[in-house]
Amino acid sequence: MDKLVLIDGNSIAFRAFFALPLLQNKKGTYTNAVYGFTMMLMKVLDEEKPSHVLVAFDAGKTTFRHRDYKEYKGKRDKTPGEFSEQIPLIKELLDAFGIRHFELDQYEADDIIGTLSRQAEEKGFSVTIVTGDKDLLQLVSDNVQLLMTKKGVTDADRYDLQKLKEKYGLKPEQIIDLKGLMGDPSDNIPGIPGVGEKTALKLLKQFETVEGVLENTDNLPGKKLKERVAANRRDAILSKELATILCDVPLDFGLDDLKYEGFEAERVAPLLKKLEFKSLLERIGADESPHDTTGLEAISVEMIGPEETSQWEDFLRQEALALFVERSDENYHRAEVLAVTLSDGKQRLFMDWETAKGWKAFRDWLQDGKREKWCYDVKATRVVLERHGLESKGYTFDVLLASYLIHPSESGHELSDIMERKRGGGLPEDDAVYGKGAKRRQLEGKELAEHLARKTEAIYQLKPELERELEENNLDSLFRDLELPVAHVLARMEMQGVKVDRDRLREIGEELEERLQELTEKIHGLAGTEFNINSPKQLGEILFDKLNLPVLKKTKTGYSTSADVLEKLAPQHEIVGEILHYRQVGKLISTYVEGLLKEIDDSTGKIHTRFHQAITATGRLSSSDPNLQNIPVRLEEGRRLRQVFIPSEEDWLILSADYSQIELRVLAHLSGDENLLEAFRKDMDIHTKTAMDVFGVSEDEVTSLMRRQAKAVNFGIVYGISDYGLSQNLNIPRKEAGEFIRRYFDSYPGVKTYMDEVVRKAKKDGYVTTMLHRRRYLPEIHSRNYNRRSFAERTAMNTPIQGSAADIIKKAMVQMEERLEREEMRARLLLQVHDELIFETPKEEVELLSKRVRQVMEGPVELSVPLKVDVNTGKTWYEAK
DNA sequence: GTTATCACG
DNA sequence: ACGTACGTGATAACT
Repeated sequence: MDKLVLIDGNSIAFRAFFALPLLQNKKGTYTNAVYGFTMMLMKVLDEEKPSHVLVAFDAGKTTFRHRDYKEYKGKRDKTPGEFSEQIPLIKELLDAFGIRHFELDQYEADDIIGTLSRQAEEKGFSVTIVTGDKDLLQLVSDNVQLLMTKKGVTDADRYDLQKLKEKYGLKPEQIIDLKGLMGDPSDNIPGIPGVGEKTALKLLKQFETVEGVLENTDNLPGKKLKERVAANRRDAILSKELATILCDVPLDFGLDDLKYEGFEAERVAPLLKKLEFKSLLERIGADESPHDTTGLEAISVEMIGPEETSQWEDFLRQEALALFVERSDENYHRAEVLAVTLSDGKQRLFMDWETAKGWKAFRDWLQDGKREKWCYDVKATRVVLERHGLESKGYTFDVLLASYLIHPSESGHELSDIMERKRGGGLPEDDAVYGKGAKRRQLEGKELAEHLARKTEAIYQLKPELERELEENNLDSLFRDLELPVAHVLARMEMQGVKVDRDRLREIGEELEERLQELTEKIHGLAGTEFNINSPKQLGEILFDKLNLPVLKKTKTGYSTSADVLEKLAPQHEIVGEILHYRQVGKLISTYVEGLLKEIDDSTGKIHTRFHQAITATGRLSSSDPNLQNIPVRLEEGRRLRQVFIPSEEDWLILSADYSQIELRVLAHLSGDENLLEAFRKDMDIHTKTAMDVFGVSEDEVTSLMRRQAKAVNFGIVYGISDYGLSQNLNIPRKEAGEFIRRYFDSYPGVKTYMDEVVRKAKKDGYVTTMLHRRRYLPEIHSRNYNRRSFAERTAMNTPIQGSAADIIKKAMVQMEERLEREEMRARLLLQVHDELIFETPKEEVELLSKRVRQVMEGPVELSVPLKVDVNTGKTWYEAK
């Protein structure tokens, strides 16, 4: 017979939370509720042997019961954060167990359980409900039993019709009447004052129902009781209604969806390991991690040379292979290829580079788009192969990108990190194998082959697991249709590189050196002594000890000499302004002149940055070696550095296309705020418009100060506003900043509603999402620490905005490359700087390119406001402004 | 290796 | 009362 187990998730978790001491794992995550819940879950699975299982959770704050009775659950203490933050973990664990969990807006877990237990009964199931809540006893019947937790966590009483009769002398439906009479202080349900369990049971024995009691008010024993019942008739009825569990909730799934066929230890184990539940790991027979290292530790690998390749051509005819290309340098633009390894999950093939490159069948395989390649870091793999003469395509999976989408906030996405997370280990870190720093050595022969075989095997084994997680988290389209294509676009951009005018760069460097020299002398003169201006410590001593300037801010280690402090001190002493200027010039020389010169490729005169696609928590790219996303622009002195970025061919131009206010437009779309929508539909100057609204003036009354302040408010909104942050930015009192914010939200009420909603959803789900489903988890949204919690709340507000903008420009990049190719244009995409794309193009194509870029960038998603793109061209990046 | 500072969106 | 604006990377100084 089919057996359905329905678990009251919140109730069991809550019971566990209070029954167990507040456990924490090494990372500081609270785990006691998860632990207790899992114990209970495993016991129930073990003993009930269900064919179907569902865990129901309470949804958000309000339910339909609040409509009828505002005070419902009104007197409850706030749920402790230590508890709430464990709920997402429990859900994650249920996913690993392959058990469905569900919650429904406006309803409680009870109602979901009630509905399903009735449905199951009709279909001839036997049903067991697991809860700590007496209310659910009303659902007991011939085929429905209830396990009610007792003192401990896993201790439970089993209630069937007979037990209910024995214990209370009641029929199930009378549980509702019981509560109608006695009420429930924990839910703030009134009942009849002075009537407790004893009296209520006595009355029900005699009169059956609340209605029965009310009809017979005159016959009740005791004068006090009569009076009380008479005075609280309405409360009794209301209380009964509130206690009634709904059994006809609309559900968009059926019993068939709740099938449970047992769990797989290897899916559950990594999570238990992360939670540090050693006894539970043992219990599922996986205390030695599951697929575990044994598969990778004692690995076999075929090392082949040019003579053996012919025997392995069949190996290459398989549908999919894991491919790993080891290189000599993290920076693949200047790395040599050391070796290539392949795996089909059964055998590993190792070749040195000469063998791989000389093997025709392998080269054909690389170029065959129909032969699937699973890899780690498709961009690095493709670029390093291509730089050494081998084209490759057919990459259908990238373990790095998948891991990033699933865990966007994790800092480590090395293969060993991913194995650690997914399998609890199994692959040693590169640093441990090769050594690091001075100790680094190159492995050879079998040692190298086995290490690379392990990596390749790890890719092969991780692929299906990560693929499943992508699907489960609704990330598969983002992965396949966006991130994977973006990786190829970036590969081409990086290989193309940007031409640099080395002479002009040196020239600018010399000018700056001269200026720095003058500034140094002037500062030393004003200080009356020579010192290292670059040392915050020495500088602090001069400013605050010698010159006795006031100390406005301190760092952990001493005086703060940051720019915002110095700006405030500038009026007090001539030296301060000079120091600020010195810092500026010094930065330009060391980071930009010297830094960029070091990165120019000697033979081509180009710079090949690397774009990182798996770093930021929001979905943006980052750039390094060198970072070309932070070339100076705000101050003219630095901006001139953009003169050194030039087209790589004679008579070509640089074209820059940037989104106008993309983040605020995204906000307008996401929030649906009428005022903001209208502003963009009319294409108004958004900061002026904000100034008009916040300061209550007409357009021609907006002063430049007002516009500047309004601009800061807009930034603040995007970042997740706080009065403190805005006050720092504008250098005004916090109260004043708070007043700006209040007036902003008065003018844009839709934005306020949206921000509140995002934070509420983040608290409920544990994560926020962008327009293309990118996720970011925010565990600290439940922190009791004000700072951590506030940070998480601001992040919840900022990430959908910043992240959706990142989604949009990535989509535009992919479409733009397709367009350039399809129309056989010669123009090339070179750089992306978050809201701007930079191309080089033949002069003759400028008109066409401008048109296409606009078309494509304005079109990747349909927003409720237009996307606007500004295009500029020039002989250098500087001129394309 | 960490801290302070500052360049960008 | 609390006390940070969101997201990055590079450099120099110092531990």
